[in-house]
Amino acid sequence: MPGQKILCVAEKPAIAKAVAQHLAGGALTTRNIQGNQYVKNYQFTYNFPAWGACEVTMTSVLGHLTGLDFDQRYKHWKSCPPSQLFDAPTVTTIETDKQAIADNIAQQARFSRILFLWTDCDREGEHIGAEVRSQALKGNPRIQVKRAKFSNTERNHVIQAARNPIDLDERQANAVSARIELDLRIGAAFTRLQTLQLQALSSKLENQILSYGSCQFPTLGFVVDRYYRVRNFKPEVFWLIKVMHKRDNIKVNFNWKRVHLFDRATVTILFEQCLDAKLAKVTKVQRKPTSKWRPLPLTTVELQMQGSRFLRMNSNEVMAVAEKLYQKGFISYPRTETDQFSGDFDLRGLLRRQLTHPVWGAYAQRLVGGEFKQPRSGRNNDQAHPPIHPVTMAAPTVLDANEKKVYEFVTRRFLACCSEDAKGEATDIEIEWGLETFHAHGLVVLQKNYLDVYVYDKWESSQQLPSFQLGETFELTEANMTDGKTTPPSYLTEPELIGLMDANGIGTDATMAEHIQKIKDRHYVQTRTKAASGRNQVQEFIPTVLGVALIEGYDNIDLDVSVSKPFLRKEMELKMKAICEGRKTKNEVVDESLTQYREVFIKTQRDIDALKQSVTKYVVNEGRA
DNA sequence: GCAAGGTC
Repeated sequence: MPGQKILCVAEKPAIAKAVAQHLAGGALTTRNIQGNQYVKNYQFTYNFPAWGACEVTMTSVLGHLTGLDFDQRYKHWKSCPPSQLFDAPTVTTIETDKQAIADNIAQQARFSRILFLWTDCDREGEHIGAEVRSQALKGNPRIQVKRAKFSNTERNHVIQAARNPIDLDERQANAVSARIELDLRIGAAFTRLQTLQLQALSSKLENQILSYGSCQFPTLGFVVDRYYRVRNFKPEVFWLIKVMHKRDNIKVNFNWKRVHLFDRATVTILFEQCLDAKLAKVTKVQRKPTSKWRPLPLTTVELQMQGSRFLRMNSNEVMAVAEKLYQKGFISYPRTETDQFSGDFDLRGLLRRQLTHPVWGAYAQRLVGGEFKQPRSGRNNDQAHPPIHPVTMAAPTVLDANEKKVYEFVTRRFLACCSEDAKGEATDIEIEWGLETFHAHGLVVLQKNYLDVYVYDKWESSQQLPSFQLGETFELTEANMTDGKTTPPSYLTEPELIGLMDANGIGTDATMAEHIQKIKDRHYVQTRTKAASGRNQVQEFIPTVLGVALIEGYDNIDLDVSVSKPFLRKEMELKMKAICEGRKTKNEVVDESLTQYREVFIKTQRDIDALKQSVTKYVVNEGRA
């Protein structure tokens, strides 16, 4: 008979269920808990090598259990000068809607000897693990705590993790609590300062919260930055040499190796030298196989970028729909940074589930029938989730219009990952005319392979090039010197914005779309549909007069680092890393960062007139940006 | 009434 009791806690119900099913091997009891419809307790017995036969309760939380806020005395906006929020006492409380879950943990812990944590193996997961631990300790101060190391919920992997418990990583948990404290203090202090000072300027701002956040401001900064580049753009005239040769009734345009130059006299001289030479000579003829690589396994950032580019939805909508598809069990967990499938992942099994799909079933059949290729591996692995993939086949009739689009994208992407690269033949011809070099490039697509299913990528054969012999000379059919103008950049599109956020570490895969939504809700930016390019309908971002005013106002304050640029956030990221690697403590990081931001805050307060002037200029007088 | 991060 099993002797000891063990309490297992996952970060979310889906993980608890999957792990319980694998460990229980069929014999498990499911119980609802009081007060929460999502969290369940699974009970079964399991023989852990470390602890012997145990009576197991497997349950979960729903992400973070607690939240940090200011002490009651500082909660009202006018209770203190905003600067005091850098030092004001804070309290960690169970979030109101999580009380039932917390009670369940404490209660289950009472009779358990061991708490075995199954939170995600990432920084936030480590912190959530620590939150669960302190809750369990309330129920049983003597409970022993371990955690499982796992990166997916495949059966063998889960069993391995159950056999090899490790310790919670305190450093990672501390790094997260540093982030939580800094975001709260800095965000609240600047938000109250801005809102209280600027609202008074105009009745138009009466009900506007003018928030500041370490992610939302850099996000706004990217939009404003591009806006300035569009607005300040001055077209420049350039000159170039264009040559064409007609052979076998095919007009071949050769491109100048220098592309174009901004000095007319120089181009004139070079062109005259060419004309003197009369004949052009073929200096390179190369035909070689080429390929277009199949895409990498799908991450969240990529889903948001490609979704906002191809699906006529914005990233926030794409994520909301992906979440729904996940909850219905059609696709895997939609928040992942991993772009590699582990070696033991049952890809063929997943492909077989698509065989009966009316649209791409036949393509899946091709893969299962022998064309299957192991997906490429990207560089990222969050050690918590596999790439996004379809889990079961969803017939088009059971999905609404947006669900259909997102499910189709996820599935086509998955099929493409398991396909062969597209194959083609590239031809490069280089000629010399006088002292100048020109080249022509041709492509023949030979096998479309993954392109047959991944309709979002375009790779098409160019015009067939006639044959040229190395060393032959010939007279060009046409040669001109011509001019052109540089074209302005366009406003930032949603996929570009997400790309910038990702590259600069602004937000996480799960929150990027929220930050974008936030700066829209705050009326800092507006979006409009970019003039249609093909069948796509991508959104472009234009800052409002308020958004420009805020960024300009801060730029006019003499700060060492700009609050609208990603540096400060990047620095925070590096400091968190330092905590994880044991080079700094949580307190050191919090103190350092608060000192730094306090200084920015004091200067902002001192030069608040610069901010007020800017906002007045743009918003109150309705001056056009 | 503030942040950003989990997840439903």
